[in-house]
Amino acid sequence: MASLTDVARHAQVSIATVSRVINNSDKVVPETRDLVHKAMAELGFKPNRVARRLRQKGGFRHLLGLIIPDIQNPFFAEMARGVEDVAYAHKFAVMLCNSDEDMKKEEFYIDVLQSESVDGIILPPISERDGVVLKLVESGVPVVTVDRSLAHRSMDKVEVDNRRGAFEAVDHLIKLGHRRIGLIAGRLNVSTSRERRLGYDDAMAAHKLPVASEYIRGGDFKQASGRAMAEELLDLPSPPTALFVLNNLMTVGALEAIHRRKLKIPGDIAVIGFDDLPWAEALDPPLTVVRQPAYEVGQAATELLLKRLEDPKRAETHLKLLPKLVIRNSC
Amino acid sequence: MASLTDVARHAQVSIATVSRVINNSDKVVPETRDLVHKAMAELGFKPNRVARRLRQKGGFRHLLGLIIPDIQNPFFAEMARGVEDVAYAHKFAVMLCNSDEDMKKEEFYIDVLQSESVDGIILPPISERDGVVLKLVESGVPVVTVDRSLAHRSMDKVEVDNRRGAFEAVDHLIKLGHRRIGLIAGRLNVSTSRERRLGYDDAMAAHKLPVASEYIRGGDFKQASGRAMAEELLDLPSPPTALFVLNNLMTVGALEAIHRRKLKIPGDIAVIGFDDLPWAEALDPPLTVVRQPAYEVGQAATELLLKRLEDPKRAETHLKLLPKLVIRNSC
DNA sequence: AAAATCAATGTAAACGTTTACCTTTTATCG
DNA sequence: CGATAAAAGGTAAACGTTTACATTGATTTT
Repeated sequence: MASLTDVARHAQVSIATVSRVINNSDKVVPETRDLVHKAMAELGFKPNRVARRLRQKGGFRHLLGLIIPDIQNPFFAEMARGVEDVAYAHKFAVMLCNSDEDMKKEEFYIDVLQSESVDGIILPPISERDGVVLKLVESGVPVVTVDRSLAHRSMDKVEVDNRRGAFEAVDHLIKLGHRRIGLIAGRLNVSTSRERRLGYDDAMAAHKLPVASEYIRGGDFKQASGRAMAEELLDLPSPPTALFVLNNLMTVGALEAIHRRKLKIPGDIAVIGFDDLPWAEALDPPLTVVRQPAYEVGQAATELLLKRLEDPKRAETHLKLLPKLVIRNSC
Repeated sequence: MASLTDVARHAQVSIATVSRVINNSDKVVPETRDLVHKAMAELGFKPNRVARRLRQKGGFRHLLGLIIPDIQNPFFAEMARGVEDVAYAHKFAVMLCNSDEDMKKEEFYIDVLQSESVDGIILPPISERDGVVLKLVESGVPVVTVDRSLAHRSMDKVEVDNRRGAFEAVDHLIKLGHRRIGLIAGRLNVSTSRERRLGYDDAMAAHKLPVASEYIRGGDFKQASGRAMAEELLDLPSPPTALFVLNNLMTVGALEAIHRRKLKIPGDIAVIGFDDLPWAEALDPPLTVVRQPAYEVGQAATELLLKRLEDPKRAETHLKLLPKLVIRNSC
């Protein structure tokens, strides 16, 4: 692969001039510029990003890091697309890593990204007091948290109004006449889970209904746990008439449990899921969900990160995007 | 961030020694090794991957490139996990890029990956005679194609036996008594589409049934086209009694069209989709599909690539994995 | 017309590693 | 005991860029 030096030799100029042409600095006369361009074309020259990143101190490295729990989760996949599209539009590349909610993996990837000297990192912390992420932030690398946030730390972040989203879902169920509403929650050390739980409580309180703890189960965000929790709830002597499931994968699990028992939705049991699914419309019946603007979260986070790179001193921005109750036919 | 030089100074040895410790070369006596380790720990030293990649000619750069059409497609998401898991197990990082089936984007990302000097690249070519990929292969970068393949080019590749998969699906439908079987295909310039189409023909021929071209539609793999094609087929004067849809996203589209018309599955119309979906079981009725071993494809491709890196001269390997007809209740 | 300024380009150092080669020390052998 | 080999560590060049600084020649100023 042709290097700067080759191009310089071929065009009979110095490497500095070639470099200036590449970075289209103004200080080069049109004729030389054309000469260099011709030489680059003839040799098929592509600037080496590695060497460039190594040398360049100021300026952009044109590389972003994105660490998510699992790319197979449609919510994160959609978010990742938001990130990638904005990055691509600015000619940034993205290194995407899956942490599997595993701190060891998260740490490995944070190390990698740092030593790849990415311009900045976007991630949802594994927990509210995720030490690895905290250390990362302290080290000065620009970080934007998405979806979840870090406790006691002011920084750029993009969240969704989880409490409000959950409130609307449960409020909707109550207005439809449901009183026994099962809640399948996620891990409680992540901020989103707790906020959604609060939204549930809010709605119950608003309608002066008691919160019965036997209707509340804690899962781990995975499909299998959604199914298991749903089964526990349906086995109750006086089972809930509606289920509110706090993420997409667990919703799929709950649906499996319901179909297994040949229960009719919404006749026998109503269901609302948190997170929209690309196939929610294709389900029978189409599923009512709290839709999070995942794509927009990714977009906004990337824009925030890019702005921070341009101006490291700018004030920290907290964005809270609104989820939307998408009413279909499962309630 | 502490550098090799800092560590060397701190441990009172030369940078060469530190480098040797890092790469645990044998030529360093235990005491010095410990000294260096201590210094590294004290300074929190992390080797800089960028500098390392720049310098190192032989040996591994520990970075792989993966270009897929769309991470939101569950098939590719699953494949990506296969790639990532194997890469992670070997301490390789993966740069993931979405091409959106757009040659311009594909080219941009290939440039990026090359100039990041990745060890190798895994990708499904956008078409059988994808010039950009062809040029990449010619340039000597190790490439493994997955899912789709390149015409007239012998190279490491991992495919799925599409023809066989399609055959089994259609054969199943025919044995169930269906005669008018609608086919919703993808772009015909990709190998998988054409092979699946051949499988359809095979099955019809095996049962001595004529292939009626009005039952065959070509889409573009996207959800919207699946829906549109399904609508066209259902509008036919003598509509098909079964639909075979050649990828997951189009299947979701077709399902939407069917529900829109309030048709019953499988009573009014039977459906088989190519590609399994994480939620296929949660559909009502659960969807019968041809399951592609996507995760295994990703795994195998990565292993192949890693082997190629270890031995650039080894014979090219063509892997053809078997899909599986997963019979649920939609036929 | 000499001096000062400016625009265009060149020179060389730096970024953080790896590695070929050289030096020093220590062990081995006849 | 001197010669030799092996082991451990050091020196410096290289990887492909960017960039501070130096150089050159032309133009303007006095």
